[in-house]
Amino acid sequence: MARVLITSALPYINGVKHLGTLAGSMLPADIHARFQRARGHEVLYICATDEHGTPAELAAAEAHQDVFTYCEEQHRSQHDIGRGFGLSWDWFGRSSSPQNARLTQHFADVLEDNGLIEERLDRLVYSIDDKRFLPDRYIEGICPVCGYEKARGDQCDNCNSLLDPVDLIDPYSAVSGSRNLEVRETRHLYLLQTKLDGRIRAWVDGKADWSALARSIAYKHLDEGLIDRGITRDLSWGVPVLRRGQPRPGFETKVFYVWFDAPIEYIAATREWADATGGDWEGWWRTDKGAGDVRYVQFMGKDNVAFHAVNFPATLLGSGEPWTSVNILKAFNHLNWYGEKFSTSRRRGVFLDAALEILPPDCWRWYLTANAPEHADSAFTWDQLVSSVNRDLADVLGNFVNRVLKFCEARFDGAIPAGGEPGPLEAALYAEVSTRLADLTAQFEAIEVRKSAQALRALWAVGNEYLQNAAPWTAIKTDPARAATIVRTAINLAALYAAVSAPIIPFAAEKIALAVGEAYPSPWPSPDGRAELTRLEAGRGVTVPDVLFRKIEAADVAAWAERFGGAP
RNA sequence: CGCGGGGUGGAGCAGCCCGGUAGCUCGUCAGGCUCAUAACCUGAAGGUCGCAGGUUCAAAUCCUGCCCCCGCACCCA
Repeated sequence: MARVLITSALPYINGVKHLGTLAGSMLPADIHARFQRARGHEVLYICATDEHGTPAELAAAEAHQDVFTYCEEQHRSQHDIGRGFGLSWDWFGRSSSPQNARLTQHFADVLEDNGLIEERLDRLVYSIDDKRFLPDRYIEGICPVCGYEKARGDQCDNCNSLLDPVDLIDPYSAVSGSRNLEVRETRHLYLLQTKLDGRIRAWVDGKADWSALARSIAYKHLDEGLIDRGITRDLSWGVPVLRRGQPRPGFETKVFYVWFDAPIEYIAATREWADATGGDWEGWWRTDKGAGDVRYVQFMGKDNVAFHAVNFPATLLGSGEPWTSVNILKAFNHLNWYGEKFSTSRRRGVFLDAALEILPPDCWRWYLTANAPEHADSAFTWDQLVSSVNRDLADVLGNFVNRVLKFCEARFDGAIPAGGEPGPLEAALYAEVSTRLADLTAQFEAIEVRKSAQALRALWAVGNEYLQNAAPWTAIKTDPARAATIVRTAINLAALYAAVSAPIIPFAAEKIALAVGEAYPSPWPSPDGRAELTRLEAGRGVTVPDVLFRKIEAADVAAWAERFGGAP
């Protein structure tokens, strides 16, 4: 038994996430966790909300809440939605936890002890009316290059020039519109990543099994040269800046910047889990305390790769302490909405709360797995969703289970029939299932998301082919023993489907398992098709579950396209 | 010449690293079956693999140049 630590990128606290967040990190992480558990491995699957930073403060203000209450409510909401999709986190933590504050302060301390942190003087824009320093993107004004009127302090959306906020003409606060701005001097801590360049590169060199996407993004940043980064901000909402447990002079009104504390929350969330359950967090994270055999897999969108491949490793390596670092970094491309980006502000696309309102979670899980934005950006379309649900789930899998169990109920009183001996058709089926099972297992093992779905579907199709060739409805009239063999075999197949489908469509898998009297979650099947298809004892009662997957109808799509946009 | 990803039958993808009859799902057409959620099974049509050169007995696959689409560029998370 191996030990597998799994994390998926932390969703920001600011509002309900869209399908892309699920498709590109949370769902594949959950599928991998479920698969590895079924394989009998010890799995710890961790996620959390990323709660600090200016956007959280502003969103709270907009909601007329204090930021603490706002985050608490949003965290609860994201937790419930995640559970609604069946995400099987062992812990869903919060980056605002005391555990994270402690660890973040610890890392800052040891990094400074190692000569990797220094104070520098910055000149930043302060909004007198907003009573806050403004991040570059919250300052707008006329672009000094092209004259565009709504250029942001970091970049002009019109001419794409990279800007410095102090160069904007007639700048104003994007928060309040106030033009009452001034440049103030303020001290901040910088993490000297330039000193860690060689160590990080050597570390990335050792990650030959990362995806091309992840490696190329990591090397891009290394090749361009790392820069020292500010790790503190003039905000109140965040981890207080301490030095050896005491307030740091001059930093009483500052906090650590979110990009510094957010990845540390992976560790801190494990500690939250340990504090709540009595688990051993160091056994997962400290190689000197039992974590030497842990295989750590991270899931994220491509926009997050730099932080996981370069910045977070800089924190861990720079500490000089024996922390677990990532073994497999699985990065995803973006899921678009009919070729455009999902947009929270424009409400373009389906968001996760609404998704659960209109379709069961398994339908989304299957669609997003079969069409995962794995090796390229991919676009959501209603068409593909309908095809995935109606053809794959309803017609191929759902209908197979239904026709087998109904036949058993009608002809064999709902009990797995005894009698008959397997013949050539069964022998061929055993071989076919063995092959397909080996392929499926390999794809799951390799975290090939689309190919896992493809292999699973191929295994489902085998059931219908077998039934068509074996034709129990004919055999029942002339040779009941033969019909008994076929039905027995087919029910074994259904049980097998419950086991192998569970990582992707856990809710349906549970219904199937229950219907054929199997435990759920079932252990992953052996590679031996014959053994797997002769496993269930005759006489066991089976039931016919309700329709596993209701089909999506044209009227549904029309209504959804009306509500969410996109071509029906 | 910023970096990266992609361009394969009507749609979505695999194959490319390790050259050798172009594969899968959907859609279309024809046939079969009738146990089942008008589901299932079988077969067929449909592609000069973005463009132009090159290497080779042989290129979707290797090399060179060009065109098009999409992300990212330390802002935000």
